[in-house]
Order: sequence, then structure tokens, then C-alpha cells
Amino acid sequence: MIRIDERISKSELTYDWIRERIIGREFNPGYRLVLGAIAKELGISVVPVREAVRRLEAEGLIEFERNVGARVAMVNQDEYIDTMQTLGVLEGAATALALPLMRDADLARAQAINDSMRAMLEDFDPVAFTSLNEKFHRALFQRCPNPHISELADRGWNRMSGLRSSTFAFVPDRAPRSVQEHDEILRLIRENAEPHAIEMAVRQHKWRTVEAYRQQRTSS
Amino acid sequence: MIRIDERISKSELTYDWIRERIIGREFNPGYRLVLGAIAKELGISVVPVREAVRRLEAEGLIEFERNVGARVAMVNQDEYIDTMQTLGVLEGAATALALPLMRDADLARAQAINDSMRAMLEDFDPVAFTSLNEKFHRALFQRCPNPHISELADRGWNRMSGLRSSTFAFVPDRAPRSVQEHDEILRLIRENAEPHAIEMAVRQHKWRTVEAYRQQRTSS
DNA sequence: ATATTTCAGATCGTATACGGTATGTGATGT
DNA sequence: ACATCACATACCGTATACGATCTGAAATAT
Repeated sequence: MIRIDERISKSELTYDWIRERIIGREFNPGYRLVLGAIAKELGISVVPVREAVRRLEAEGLIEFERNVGARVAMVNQDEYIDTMQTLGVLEGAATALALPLMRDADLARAQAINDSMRAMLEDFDPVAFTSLNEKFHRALFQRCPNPHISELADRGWNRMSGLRSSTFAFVPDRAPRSVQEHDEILRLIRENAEPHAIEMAVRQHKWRTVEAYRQQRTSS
Repeated sequence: MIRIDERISKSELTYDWIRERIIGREFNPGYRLVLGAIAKELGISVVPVREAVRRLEAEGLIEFERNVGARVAMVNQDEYIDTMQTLGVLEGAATALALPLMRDADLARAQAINDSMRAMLEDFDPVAFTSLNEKFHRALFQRCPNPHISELADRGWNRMSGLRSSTFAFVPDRAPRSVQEHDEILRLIRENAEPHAIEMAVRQHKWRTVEAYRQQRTSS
């Protein structure tokens, strides 16, 4: 008799609950996570909440201070730059590794997303644009056969969930160039360019965004 | 009156305690971590132990199964390959980023480590050799100015701590080639080669080790 | 002999309790 | 008015307790 106990532990449940809200931007960076309050909200005790928070802490989504409490990680500007730089490396590699497994449908989907982004350039909505941008990049590396590298790339994106919404609000000039570079990347893939060339195109694309951001910051 | 309370929480203490033992290979992959036993060993209750375990779980050093318990992560062969591949990417990038900050002393130290490795080829000790190998690579990227990428590279090495000791036991033939490739990498750095060339040298060096391992596995 | 059931011991998951630490507020002194 | 201190409150950190679940071994059935 196999009894499939799908019941998930409360600790796990809480982990998902908090994580969804951070990634869904319901809890913004700096948002104070009061353990007791969360426990009461979910109708459980604080112990499983603490375990969930510890896991999120290790993933960098939450910052924890002894005797003070937990808050959604503040990704300051330096960290933003570091994370984007790392993400460029990881995503470039993940995309290159995904190439042999990529299907026409995947390419078509990425193309469709980028077309939506282009259409949006007229009447610019930074939040929607940034959201599509993420979808575009995830579409490129989703087939990556190395789950380890995919997960690190995922975590990188999640880590910036708080700032994501505003990335292109900071550097709106980058938007048209960004769409153009996406097209270029898709072209390289279609033409079966060297995986290494594609990797570097993805990396440089991301690094140029960081560079634009850095300059914007120092000039203002 | 500033009172610097250096006292670290028991949860943190336990985290360090377990982590040291995993990385120091006192707890090998598969080792069963009984929460109550650890609590008793450290003279504390299980709650902080559980928190520590959750963090280690999120870092991939521990695997946790509901109602069964925690054990030191088993890095199976596929995971080993994936992790090494990822590490090649990260370490290559980290090393390239570190180049401008690298000092002569750093290079000299790396060279000394590699010389020790070469000396060891005569009377081969896989464990000591693998340990030096790690030191060599860490020496190359330690100056990396992007803490985020360094940390991921560190975690990659730590994740393999269990298998590390045996890497070169599996593919002893790789050892002389490895030393040679280290020399080559050092030469490129000394001659101020393109950062990108150095990045790829480091990456390929690691990937070749993986490849040797993969072939060794399929042929046996 | 092999498969199934039963049961006890080990271990986990979570609730509750309580002392400790940080933080804001109002009283007190200058 | 401003700084300092005392105190109340909110929240955290950890211990303890106990029911739930798993595991392996002995007992039973086939």
C-alpha cells in the first residue's frame, strides 16, 4: 500500500509562500519580515518560519540580522552591478550549452517576445518591458542541459526581482539598443554561429546594460 | 557605550561547525546528520541545529528528506560533471576579472604550489595532489573584485569537497597534463595575454579534466 | 524459505514557553 | 531646546515537550 503523502511540511510551505511574494514583488527590498506575524498569518508556529527564512537567507533573497530580524534583501547598486556581471557570464554559458537542444519553437517564442518589446518602444512602459526582457533571456537558456548552471542563472534573476521592475526605468535609452541586440543574438543562433560567439554576444549584451547603468549613475 | 557582542548565535555556530566538518571531509558524502545527536554534542537544543541545516541545504552541501533527516550531499557522477562544468565557467571568468588586481606575490605563490605538484608526480599521492590543485586555482581567482562571482566559485569547490580527495585518484593520467596546463596559464598571465584568452585557458583546463573523467567512467 | 504483518525504538516536525536584546517614547536634567 | 536616561514594548533566540512518521527486526502467515 503506497500512501502518497503529498502534504508538504509547513517549513516548505512557508518557504514557497515567502519566496512567491518576494519574486512577485509583493514584498519589496527592505520589507520587514516579522517572524511571529508570518507565523500567525499562516496559522503556524514560528519554528518552521525560521527554517524557511534561513533557506531564503542562504539563497541571498533575504538578509538576516541577529536579534533584529529578517528583511527582503536590499540589492544596492554595487551588488546590482556584481550580480548582473555574474549573470552575464552564467547566462552566456547556459545559452551556449542549450544551443544543441534548442527547437524552432523556442526560437520563435523568443522572437515573438522580442517583437512585443519592440512594439512597446513607442509607448514605453519600463516595468512591462523589463518583464518581457526577463522572459526573453529565460527562453534562450531554458534548454540548458546542465541543471546546476541553470539554477544559478535563475537565482541571479530572482535575486534582482526587486530592482528588475526598474532596470529600464533607470536607463531607458538602452531599450532600443537592447531590442536590436536581441535580434542580433537570434540571428546568430539561426545561422548556427559558433557557440562561443553566441555566448559572448549574450554576455556582452548584459554587460553593456550594466555599463549603461554604471554611467547613468556616475553622471547623475 | 558600545558593547561589541561578538557572541555568535548558536544557529550560526552550528552552521560553522557542520560546514567545517563537511569541507574538512570529516563528514563524508552520505554521512547521516542526526539533529538530536548534533544538538547534544554541542550542548544545545535542536532548533538552532535545524536552522543551520536549512542553510546548508540551500547551499547544496546537505540533502534533506522529510521525516527522514539530513545527510551530507551525495555528489553523484552526473552532478560532479555538471558542477565541474559550471565551475570552469565561473573560475575562468573570476580569474580574468582578477587579472588587473593580481600581484607578483600571488603569481609566485601559484607557481610555488604548482612546483610542489610537479614534484609530487614522481611519488603520486592523489589526495595531497588534489588538495594542492584546489589551492592553486583559488590563488588565481582570489583577487576577483566581484564578490558575488567569487562566492559562487567557492561554493562550487566546497560542493565537491567530498569527491575532491579522489578526483585525481580516478584519472591519475591527467596529473602531469594538469601541471603542464597550470604552467601554461601562469605563462599567459605573466605575458599579459588577453584576459579572454586566459579565461578560456582556465575554463578549458577544467573542462578537459571533466572530459578525462567522463571517458574514464564510460570505458570502465 | 519467503513474504507479510506487527511493533518498538529512533528520529523528525511543530507548538508552546520564556528569557534576552533592540528600539522607540517619555521623563529628567542641563 | 537639547541631550541623557529609564522603561515599556515588540520581537528574537532557544529550550522543552509531545505527537507523527519512519525504520528495522521479530513474529506470523503462506
